[in-house]
Amino acid sequence: MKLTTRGRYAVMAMVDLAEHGGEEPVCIGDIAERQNLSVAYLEQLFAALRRAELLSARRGRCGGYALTRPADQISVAAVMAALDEDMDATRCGGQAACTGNGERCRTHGLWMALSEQVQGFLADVSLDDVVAGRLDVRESVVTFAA
Amino acid sequence: MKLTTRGRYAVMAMVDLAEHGGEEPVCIGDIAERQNLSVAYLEQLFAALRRAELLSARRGRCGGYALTRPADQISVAAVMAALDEDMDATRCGGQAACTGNGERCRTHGLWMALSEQVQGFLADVSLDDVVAGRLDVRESVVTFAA
DNA sequence: TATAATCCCTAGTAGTTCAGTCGGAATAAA
DNA sequence: TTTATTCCGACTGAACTACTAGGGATTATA
Repeated sequence: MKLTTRGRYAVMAMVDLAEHGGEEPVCIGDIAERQNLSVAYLEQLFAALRRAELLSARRGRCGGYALTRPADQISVAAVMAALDEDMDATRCGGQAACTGNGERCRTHGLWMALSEQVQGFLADVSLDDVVAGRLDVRESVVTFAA
Repeated sequence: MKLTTRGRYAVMAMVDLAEHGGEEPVCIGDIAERQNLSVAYLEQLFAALRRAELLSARRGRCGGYALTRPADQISVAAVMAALDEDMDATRCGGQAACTGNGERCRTHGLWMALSEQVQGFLADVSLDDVVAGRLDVRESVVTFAA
């Protein structure tokens, strides 16, 4: 179970933008330099973020990117989703029969629950939270059905 | 962010063993057939589980595998860990400076928190829980530092 | 003792994905 | 017109995944 650089870099860049961006758009080169990332690679990620309407771009000289919403209204989950970096833990994608004989496998519920856990966590964290470092304390409660 | 079949299959097989195993060891062929998996592939996964001392094996005819502990004392997290399927979300592995200039990147805390979230969740679920299907209700609470 | 059923180990491999690079076109400010 | 930028598609080496193949080693049973 692992995170790819796509998701990681995208969040890094979006957080950078939340921190350094303002009225004027910020060009990709600045972000790449600050975050120590490849410009060309970041471009690809930004294309996806723009398609998801998390970023707006201005072309030409003095162009750049800006967040389409305030940083406290963009969740990390939204960024990840824009890159197809969602957590699909199940083999069947959530619906179909895993075993091939029409039944759900025993572990189906487990993976679904895990996906939701991750999704829920990331949905609760905004870019602004990351900028402000509001993630030191965290508690998770798992309850079981009776 | 995705789960590989290694982890998924291993948990499936361990759950199968928790369900169908008893005093006598269960041979890999039976498990593979029930779970619709390749015998040779499962063998590899079981080797790792045995190294992690989650499984004991009896060789020779009438041999097979058995859990080393009761199913309610083996967590899903332990199974995943045995396959090196742990969630490492950070680039640096948790310690070093991410940015290359001696500082921690802004997102460091986020990924660490995510890892812990996943780890904590899986550590709280035992094989027995999965067998019994005790995963229908689940709640996650995220709290932020002040 | 022979045999069959099992675990055990190593090596290989086709296909996919990752993490980029490269080259150039479109756009807009100076 | 020059220059700084976004935009776009194609390509690529390296790694990884999900297996398969082939052969031991071990042990109950006939």
